[in-house]
Amino acid sequence: MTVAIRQTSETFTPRQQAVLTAALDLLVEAGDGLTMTAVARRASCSKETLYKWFGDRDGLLTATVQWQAAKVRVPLVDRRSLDPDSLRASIYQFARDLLATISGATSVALNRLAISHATEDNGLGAIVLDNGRFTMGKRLKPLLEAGRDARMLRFDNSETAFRTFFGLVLRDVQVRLLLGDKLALSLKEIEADAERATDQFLTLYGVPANKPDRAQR
Amino acid sequence: MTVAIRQTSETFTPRQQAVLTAALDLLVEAGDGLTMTAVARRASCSKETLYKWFGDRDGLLTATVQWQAAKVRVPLVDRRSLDPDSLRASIYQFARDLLATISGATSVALNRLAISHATEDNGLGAIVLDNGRFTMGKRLKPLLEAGRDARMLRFDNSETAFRTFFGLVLRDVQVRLLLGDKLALSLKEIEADAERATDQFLTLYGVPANKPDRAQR
DNA sequence: ACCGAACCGTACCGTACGGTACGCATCCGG
DNA sequence: CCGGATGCGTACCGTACGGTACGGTTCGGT
Repeated sequence: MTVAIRQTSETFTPRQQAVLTAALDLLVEAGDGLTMTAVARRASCSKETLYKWFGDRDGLLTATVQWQAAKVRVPLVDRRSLDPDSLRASIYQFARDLLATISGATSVALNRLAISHATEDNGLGAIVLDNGRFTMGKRLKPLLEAGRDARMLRFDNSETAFRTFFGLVLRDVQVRLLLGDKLALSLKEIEADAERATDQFLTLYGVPANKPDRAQR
Repeated sequence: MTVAIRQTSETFTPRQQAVLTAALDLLVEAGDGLTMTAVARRASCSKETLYKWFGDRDGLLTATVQWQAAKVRVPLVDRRSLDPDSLRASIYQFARDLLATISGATSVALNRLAISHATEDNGLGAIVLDNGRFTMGKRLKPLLEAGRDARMLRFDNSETAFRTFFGLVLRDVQVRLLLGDKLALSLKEIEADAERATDQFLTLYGVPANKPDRAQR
């Protein structure tokens, strides 16, 4: 009965990572069917080991979520060489990656899990929020602010601007997927959506450049 | 998205509605604590009655969701007298009601429930989607199309336009609430958000009127 | 060669909860 | 006044699953 819940950037042994991978796979395949016995069998380990390593079921879930969250690659943007085209390209790329990530099976499964276990308090929801939504915001904001400094974007509050960006990119996609709607976005559709969202965002927040017509419907 | 939903607009006796109310209250207070025994106790009825009326647990949940969904008042808009101001007012009102509904405790609890029980297939997610997201779309589209016919809006596809509207209004609010983020939108904030979303939507889809400057940040 | 740690597999326990059975009270038509 | 129906309360059953215990095996260190 060790009470050792360490939160920050936990480092897992390869074997432990294999277990977490098994848990994650199981979670994606059958969300609610994630039972300790199932994980143990899938990972070819004993339940006792699971409890030894992760404390209890919640610890295992937390570790799984944290571990996966750490793997999410949020696009870093370098803010040198910032001209209107590169700004647009960076925003577009960010939108594309964001949409691809969120619409992925792993993200959906993870968010379902966190939402299921969200009766106020609770760490899972907070972890997912921190590593998903809020990390995204932290990553994009510097770009937005660089764009503002360069007089290519106009907004008062980068947080607000990001939230609008978030809405323009994801729209109803995330909640529909969470609710079981089969959407199956192809890469083409994702790219088209990202393009549209980028255009719309620049229409709302961009400073009209020399070439005036960027109006987008 | 459809697949006919059985028992449309089922009619419940007052006693049954009382039971459903109890179930809903219980769901809002303690989402995962919704047990048949708890519902029976809260509603002062016997479990046997629950099973007799609703078949099984899933039937009770389905009935609860359907019943609540039927109560959602989606703003109807009358499309006579459509001038730019009334169009804006109608859109604004719709945005306000949408945001208020979605950010309400009942909606959050219901969506959590449906998402929890969403391993593909499953009726709950479909019911919530149909009565939430899709009904909203069906209600707003006529207004949008009326606006287009009156040359005050411009878009190719009303579905796409609505999805953007949806994103602009809700942004990250719904998913944050679902994940347990305490957001507690005040009426003031809701109205301000609805205003902002309306402005942004009209910036993107509105036909520039005589007074040209509607730019909004 | 030996020892202990780590860990696998499996059997086991306790509990929570979905679902069922039954006894009793109330109400209503004849 | 009576018999059936409806429904409340409670006790009960079966199962699934979280958590624990234990014997057997592998392996690294000495």
